[in-house]
Amino acid sequence: MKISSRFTIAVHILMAIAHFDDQFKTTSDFLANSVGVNPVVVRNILGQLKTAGLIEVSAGVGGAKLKKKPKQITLKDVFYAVESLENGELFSFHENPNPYCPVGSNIHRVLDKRLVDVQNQINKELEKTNLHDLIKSMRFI
Amino acid sequence: MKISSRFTIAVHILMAIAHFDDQFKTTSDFLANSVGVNPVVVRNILGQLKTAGLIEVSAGVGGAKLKKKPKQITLKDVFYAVESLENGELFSFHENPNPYCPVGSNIHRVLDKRLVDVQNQINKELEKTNLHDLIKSMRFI
DNA sequence: TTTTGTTGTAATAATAATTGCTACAACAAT
DNA sequence: ATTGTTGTAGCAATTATTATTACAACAAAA
Repeated sequence: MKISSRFTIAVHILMAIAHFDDQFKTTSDFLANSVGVNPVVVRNILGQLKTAGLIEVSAGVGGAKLKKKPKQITLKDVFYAVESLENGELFSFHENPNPYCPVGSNIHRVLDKRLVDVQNQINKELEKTNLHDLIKSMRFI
Repeated sequence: MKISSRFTIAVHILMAIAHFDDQFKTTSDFLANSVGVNPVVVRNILGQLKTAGLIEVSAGVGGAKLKKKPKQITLKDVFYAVESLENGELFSFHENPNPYCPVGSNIHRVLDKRLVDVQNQINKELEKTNLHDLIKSMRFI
């Protein structure tokens, strides 16, 4: 199944905060208007980004600010902030392989390692890009 | 969201066909018993693997056989056979970024490339492992 | 030709995740 | 006190997952 758009929305939100923070108060309404989704969706994602320590949100007064420099925030940080994976594992595994079958008794040991390798590779690739890179490659016409 | 267990089930099925094919008729019931899921789930996945050209299934008579050598079937082949991704894209993208916002008008161009890079890296890693490798690392006690 | 075992597929159901939305209490500044 | 905002609960529509029953279509063997 596809990876939810919460990820790209979260990246968009962080870019918008980084870009507009000094000019505007980046409220959930303001961000929702930029992203094109409901303000409540933005507030929920802001909550996840806050939990992950990437931003701070001013309750009552409004607005969000980065808690780290754009260079210190990678796509990996964003991905795991919003993608709620139990145990952090990206792949689901069928739970009842037959232990009395030679394949069933081996499948977990044999396959788990490969899945971990794949996920490590994903992490490595996601870490290559940070918020600073993304903002730098924006074009203004 | 997590990647569905159809993937690991499909790998299990292919390993079981490769391992048992010369001894037993690998019917959906037989395979379902090894995997630990309902035979209909197996039949549906067999259908996807057949569509992808990885196996052939004998309607009526029963049983499945590999259409390629285990060395020619990689985890990437299996992944894309069973994971139904529209356009083959793993990441969802929010659909209505505001074109009148500097971030909204840039987000797609800036982020798409990175997501493609990540998916290419996943593909590369999945291609490293083939069915032959997996069967070779099975242990019989 | 009938029987048998199997595939392919439709249909249903339970569960869970996604996304959009309304509503409102809690909060902080003016 | 008023105002604007966050945080969160709750609801709804949609979609995917997984398990299951049921049965027509099929092919081989009796």
